[in-house]
Amino acid sequence: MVVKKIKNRTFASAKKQKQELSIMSIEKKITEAVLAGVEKLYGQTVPEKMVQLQETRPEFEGNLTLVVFPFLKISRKKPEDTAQDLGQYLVEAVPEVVSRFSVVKGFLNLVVAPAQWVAMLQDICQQEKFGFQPITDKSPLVMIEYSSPNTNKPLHLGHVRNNLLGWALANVMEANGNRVVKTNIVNDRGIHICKSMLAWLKYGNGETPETSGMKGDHLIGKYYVAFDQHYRAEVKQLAAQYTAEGMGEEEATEKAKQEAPLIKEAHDMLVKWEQNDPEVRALWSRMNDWVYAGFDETYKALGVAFDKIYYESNTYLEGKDKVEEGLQKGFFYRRPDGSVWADLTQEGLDEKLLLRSDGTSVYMTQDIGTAKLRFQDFPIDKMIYVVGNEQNYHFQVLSILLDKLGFKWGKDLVHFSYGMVELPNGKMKSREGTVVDADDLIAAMIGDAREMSADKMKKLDGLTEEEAGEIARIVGLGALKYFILKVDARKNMLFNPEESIDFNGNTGPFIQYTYARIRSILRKAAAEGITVSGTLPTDVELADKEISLIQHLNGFTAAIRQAGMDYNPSCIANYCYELVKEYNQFYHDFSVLKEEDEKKKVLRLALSEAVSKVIKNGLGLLGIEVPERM
RNA sequence: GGCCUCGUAGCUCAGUUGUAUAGAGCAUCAGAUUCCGGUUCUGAGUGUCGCGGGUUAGAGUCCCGCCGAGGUCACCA
Repeated sequence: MVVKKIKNRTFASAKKQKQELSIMSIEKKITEAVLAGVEKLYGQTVPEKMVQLQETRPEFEGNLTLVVFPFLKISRKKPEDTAQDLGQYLVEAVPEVVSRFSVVKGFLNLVVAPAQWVAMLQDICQQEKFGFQPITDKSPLVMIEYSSPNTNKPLHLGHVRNNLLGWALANVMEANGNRVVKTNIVNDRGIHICKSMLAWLKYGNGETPETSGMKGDHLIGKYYVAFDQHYRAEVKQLAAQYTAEGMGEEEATEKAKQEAPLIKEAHDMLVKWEQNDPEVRALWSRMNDWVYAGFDETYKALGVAFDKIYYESNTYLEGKDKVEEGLQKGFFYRRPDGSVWADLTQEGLDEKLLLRSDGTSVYMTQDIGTAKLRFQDFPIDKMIYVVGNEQNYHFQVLSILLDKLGFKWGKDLVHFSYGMVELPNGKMKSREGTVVDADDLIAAMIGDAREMSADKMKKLDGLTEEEAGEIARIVGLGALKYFILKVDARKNMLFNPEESIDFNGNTGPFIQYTYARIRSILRKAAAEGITVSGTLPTDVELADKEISLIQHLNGFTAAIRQAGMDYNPSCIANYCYELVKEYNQFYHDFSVLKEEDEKKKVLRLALSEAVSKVIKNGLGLLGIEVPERM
């Protein structure tokens, strides 16, 4: 049941609110009438939940369908007769809403009066942000953490999914009337950074992004790989030595992994880092800055941004205080070796380490510290972590710990858990060189878009090289983003690098194309001096296709709400696709500019404009731009 | 082994809080439009919705069991 919220609509004038009330919602009016009808016909009041209205299937006449099965126990009649009773009642009680009805088995199909649809369209046209809930100072404050990269390698396809989902989810939450703070926690400390640093010192010969011409993040990634190669060679050699001395193979490898000089050096470096050794710290800052410059480029290309960035090098110490506090209060306990643990067996989970025996932090400690800082900085009502589903357990534990430590949003924190991106032969593995690099992927998509539309672009008069490039960027990224966002976030998804992403069918460019085509029509209409401002004519006969288009437009509100409730941006993608398909059918069957009846023409222009607006806003929620021409 | 997630057409995926004959795209074939714009539209065919029970007037959807895939259960992050 869809009920439009009209309270607190700050941007609507009083007059507009009244207008909205009058067309409030066709479904709402029918629901009320049905409730009254049931009471009058069968002498019983029923809960509103029982009134189940759905869109009528295209093969039947009508716009809305009432499911009558729930009323049978009250009416004590056959489904057909009950539907007949109710239909008759509705036509007599609210003729301005329901003009006709028909009965198919237990389904009452209702034909809504055309004037209702025109009023609805008018309403949609008047609201710049139709379907969006307003935001006020009192709106809940939602913080969304996403991206969260390590600073030892460039971003890959998995990060792309994370970033796109995080950005889209933030937009969806905003559209649902929340104040949103987008945040990023950068994992800038730890053994993995030291590995890159060490390898650069040993094999780098002072190479920099400037001297190498590489993006900073890629340069660091190169040395991370170099470390790994040298380290594995050492392990292999050392293990062979141990086995020659009579040790078992497995044991030898394990020992070699611990004893290899490189890993020992890396550990030494980490200790120095923790001790604030000036040299190590200086190198660390320098190399991290290279990485950040690289990340910024990728983020910019993806069109994502953050309001506040946290660094684990700042937060990991904060967590220790919180753990000590929990220890004082008896939530945690210390083992004889000095390590600190949380006993979660009451909650059906295991015991969890919070501080090592040497007093240093682990992952969980850092997340607690980050939470502390965040709560100091913002009065958060809800916290959403966009992190892959491999960390489900971690967040289950984190939620319990934060709750125990007194974070009011800890218990209800949302782990927006998304699935992995798989390749045709399984997961991405850096060791096998199957990692799909984010920058490469973006460049390839834009290149494809440019190639695919090269000959078509020529048809667009007066398009400069720069404009053509901008269109290719929008379309290429649109294809990539839509491809990823249209699938349910929590499912694993498949990406085949061999096959380029489609530009036809259920794709971003298909939707963008429809938008561009509508804009073209509107430009031509404007050139002819036709505008759609003012009141729409109500005495026009609407075709079925036009009605179902208006009905689809109206569904945008519900799609946004659904996406927000389920934390599921793919709702929006699917909605946009359905809307566009509906419009294309309309476009195929009816002409806008060549329509001779002026009233119909104006109405169709208004309809087209409304569709273009909803496409733009809908794709906008997904972070997808639309071109005026393509 | 414990816990979590997923299983829908050849492939990639939809399927709102249960409801009519389970849908799109890609690919294949046939047609329409050639115009407001050439990424458009229409039609054709494939389904044990993993399997088996249960609840219900009604189950792809909810419950239980099994099978299969993935994840996780580190003094890694």
